Amino acid sequence: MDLALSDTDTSSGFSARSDDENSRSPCATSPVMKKRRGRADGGPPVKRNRRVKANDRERNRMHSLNDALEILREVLPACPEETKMTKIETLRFAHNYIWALSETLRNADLEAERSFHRAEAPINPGSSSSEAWSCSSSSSSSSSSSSSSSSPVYCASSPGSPENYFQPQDAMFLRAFVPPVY
DNA sequence: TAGGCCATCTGGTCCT
DNA sequence: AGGACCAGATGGCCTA
Repeated sequence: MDLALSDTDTSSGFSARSDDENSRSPCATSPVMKKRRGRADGGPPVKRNRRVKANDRERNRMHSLNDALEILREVLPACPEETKMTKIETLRFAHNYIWALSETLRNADLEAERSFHRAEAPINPGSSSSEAWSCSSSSSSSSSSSSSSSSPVYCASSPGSPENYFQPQDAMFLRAFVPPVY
């Protein structure tokens, strides 16, 4: 009835997912039970029992967080033989990847619109309006506004100029974005 | 050996 | 009351 929450077993609680986590964490030959702090006796049994259950939940919570991170890693473009990204790297990379993709979309839209206007007004090619449009659009698309407007403030420094990131499928290149973001 | 990364434990706080 | 979330502490493993 007590789920065998004896002191040892408890926090060792072992928990669902020993398999996955074992392979993942270098220091987990036996899943949990790595360290224990606090009172040696664990305090009053009732309290101790609650603590043990809370530990178990916390462990599972962190495991699910790690699972989500792992799924994120799989979605991100990275070479399989490459060393596994750390947690912080994964998050930063994901952030920059999303940013790069949205920029790519944005530029594609701009380009489509531009070609649409070009096709629409071939009759008076020298019209100032069309030139003004193309000029403004191209300038706004390529440089300052694009990078600064859509990218989050803390990202502004990282991804570099938009002209550079145009190969979102290039894992190595995108990975170069990783370090500087905050 | 120092530093980075990680898993776990723990107590506090907030929410249901 | 109990669960979820969080941040600090601790210690193990790995690499430069």
